[in-house]
Amino acid sequence: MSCAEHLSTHLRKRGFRLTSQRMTILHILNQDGGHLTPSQVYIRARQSMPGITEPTVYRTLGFLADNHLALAAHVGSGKMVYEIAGHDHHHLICRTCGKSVEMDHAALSRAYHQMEGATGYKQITSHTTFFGLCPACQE
Amino acid sequence: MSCAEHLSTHLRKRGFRLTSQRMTILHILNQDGGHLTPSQVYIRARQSMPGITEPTVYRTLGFLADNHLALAAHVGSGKMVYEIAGHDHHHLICRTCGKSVEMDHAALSRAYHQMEGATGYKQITSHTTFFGLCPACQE
DNA sequence: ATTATTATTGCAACTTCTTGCAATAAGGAA
DNA sequence: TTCCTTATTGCAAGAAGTTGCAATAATAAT
Repeated sequence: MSCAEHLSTHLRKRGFRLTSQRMTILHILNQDGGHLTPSQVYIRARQSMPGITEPTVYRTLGFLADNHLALAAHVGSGKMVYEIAGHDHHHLICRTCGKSVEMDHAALSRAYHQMEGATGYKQITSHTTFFGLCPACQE
Repeated sequence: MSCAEHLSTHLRKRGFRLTSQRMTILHILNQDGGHLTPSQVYIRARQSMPGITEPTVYRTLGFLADNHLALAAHVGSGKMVYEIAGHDHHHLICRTCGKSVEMDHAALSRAYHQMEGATGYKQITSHTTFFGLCPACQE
């Protein structure tokens, strides 16, 4: 199923609309695969869509995140970053050098279930960012 | 040990200085106990120290967090919040209604140790914010 | 196709947060 | 105490992100 079909099927059903801005931004996240800040997305989006504005980029990224098509995270730079939704994972970032590693959600699923049991909350979001000291910075 | 003594002992040793701005802001966090945004801190700080500026509040909060005298967190409002450092805990916030609960770090320490073992990272920071659906919003 | 509905966009103004740099003041030495 | 060093502050400008509202355009209905 292509991006467009995926958006079409899932969003129209809920009264949302499939706009070219949303397609463009989702495509950008898809192409890149990694973390992008809103302004990075804005710069790339302008290339294929010169009239797009920054507020639209911010709102669209928020929209995609709300609808689980993108993941939002704070990675310690002070800026929000977004990436395409795909495999469930978390980030562990070194608070000294900034080096980051991914952890598969499966490795933490037990802890998440435990949290759900203890609190009554459900569907605790994966893609959490943790901060620690990487092996190199532990000197 | 009082606030001032604690700052004195730990900060001066590292070449940092004990300024009235830092005292004032730490005192505000201490008084409140809960989460405060930088602008809330700024408003309160001006009452006892009219000349203080916003950049100083932002920098001081960052400084206190770096030195483990305060905890910083993103709680989903888009704004950063700070609270006095004390007991190790995490926040679990409902992504629908915003209601939040605290979880003691002890309850998750096994998961944290597991992460440290799997990744080689150490001292993974407590005070992580998780998002889920609270019992009332699961309808 | 055409029209009606309303979600979404663009614009402009605004709030939040950051950064460079000169002035200030905390802490150590004389 | 007085002077020296330099961490920290205040100022001003700028970057990042948000919000209200009228105009636009994606769907659904005709």
